[in-house]
Amino acid sequence: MPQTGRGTGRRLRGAVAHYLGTAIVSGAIQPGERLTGEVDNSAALNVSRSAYREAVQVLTAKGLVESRTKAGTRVLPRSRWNLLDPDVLAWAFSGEPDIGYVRDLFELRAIVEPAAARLAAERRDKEDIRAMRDALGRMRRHTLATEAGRAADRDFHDAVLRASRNSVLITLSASIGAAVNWTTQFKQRGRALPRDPVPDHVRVGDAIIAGDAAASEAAMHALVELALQDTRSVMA
Amino acid sequence: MPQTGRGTGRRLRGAVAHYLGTAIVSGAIQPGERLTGEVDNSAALNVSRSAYREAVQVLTAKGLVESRTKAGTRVLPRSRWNLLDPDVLAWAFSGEPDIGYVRDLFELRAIVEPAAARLAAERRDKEDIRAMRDALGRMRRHTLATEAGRAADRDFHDAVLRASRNSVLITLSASIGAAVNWTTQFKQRGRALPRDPVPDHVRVGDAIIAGDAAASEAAMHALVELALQDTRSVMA
DNA sequence: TCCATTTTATTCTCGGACAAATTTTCACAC
DNA sequence: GTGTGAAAATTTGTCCGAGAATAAAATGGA
Repeated sequence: MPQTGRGTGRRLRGAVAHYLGTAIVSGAIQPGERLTGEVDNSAALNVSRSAYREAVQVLTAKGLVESRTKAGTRVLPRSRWNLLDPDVLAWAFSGEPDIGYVRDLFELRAIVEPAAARLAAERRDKEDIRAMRDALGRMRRHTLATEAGRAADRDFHDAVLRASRNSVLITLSASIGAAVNWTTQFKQRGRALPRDPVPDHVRVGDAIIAGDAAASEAAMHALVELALQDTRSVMA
Repeated sequence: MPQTGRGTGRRLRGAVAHYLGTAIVSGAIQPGERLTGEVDNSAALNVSRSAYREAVQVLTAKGLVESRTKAGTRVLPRSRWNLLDPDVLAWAFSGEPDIGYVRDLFELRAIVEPAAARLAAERRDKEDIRAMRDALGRMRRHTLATEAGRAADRDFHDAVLRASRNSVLITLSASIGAAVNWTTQFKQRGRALPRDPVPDHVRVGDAIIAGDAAASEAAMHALVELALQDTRSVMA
């Protein structure tokens, strides 16, 4: 197999899953198409059949393919894909990302994060407040131009979601967080950010800390909306 | 292995994954605990090591466990679990479901579905309207006491989400739909429904068909809120 | 043309062997 | 004692080869 991102620690089967996963989500293998048989394909990738099969199991678990004896393994329609799975997200964004996908993710973010901010304002405790203050402080110091700043950005959003006290929302955070992380990197790749986003974050944090549910929701909504506009202008 | 739901068509490795998955999400194996070694465990379940390993790959793909050489495979903390994965959801609800999990799912539903209804009102086309009318008609005829009626219920919610034209929301629908399906079944198991939910659905459908975004959102919010109250009263 | 039967292609499961990695243990020097 | 480094042991990772199960496709007969 082409040494497709066979990073250290990443096991062989992980590399195969990455290879096949990107091929599928990028559209190189279209829904409905059949993958080459196990024997031939594993030989072509220079891996054992066992490792190849384990990789396919991963894809199956994420809803990308379905295997049936004699019929082979086929790529499932997009509607069956687990679009919120962190790995699927990573595979989709490892190449040129689909603009519709990005739009849909931002739309979900615009729905979920303001609601999460509202819940956070109602349920946050001292520890949550401390985490948010810390993350905001680091964002101010490093700005989003640095990796440390982007990490602080992610930490802030994570802290908000954790304060919402909803395990399912926290799970979503892993997915959305990955997307947000990618889009901010993407924005950096283009030109400089048209506006400093830190004050917007501070407004959200202040509202949650104050326990003002309505203000928290509104501030977070504004933040997501601005981020969407930035991304849209860069991608257009 | 104990013939744990080894249904026809369900492959051996699927049965093992189901067995291990339910053991984990039910709490029989706690986060941080180590699974028995591959050789011993596969022998205990009377399956080959290959089949057992493929099952573990599935769990890994869903974020339930992590394997490292010599360290064994450990159950990850709940925060790493893919709580929105349809299989994880099914495993969680195959036994006695966690009440907190149900609450969190309803909370997410209360956030996402009204927003989806709003989008649907803005974007629905003739085909969407037809599908919603059809589902509502079937709900009226069969009521939620029958399987056909519950299928119509699911179809209605699916139609709304499809009309929202957001692929990520549609993916969520698969997960939330499964949960909704389970909770309605659960409600039936208890006592009779305290109120006929069909008129609430009709109100949502009418608003979306009319293209009234605000009314659609409000009607759907009311519907989810009532469903939550019903479930809460039954579980308490 | 339609239905039953046979063939055949493909995944599924098995068993065993060795490789790789990393934790644990142990010996030894300090 | 304490730390250090080497050795051992344990567990997952990968490979190989064979046969079984399954379902699609071809075949032949009514």
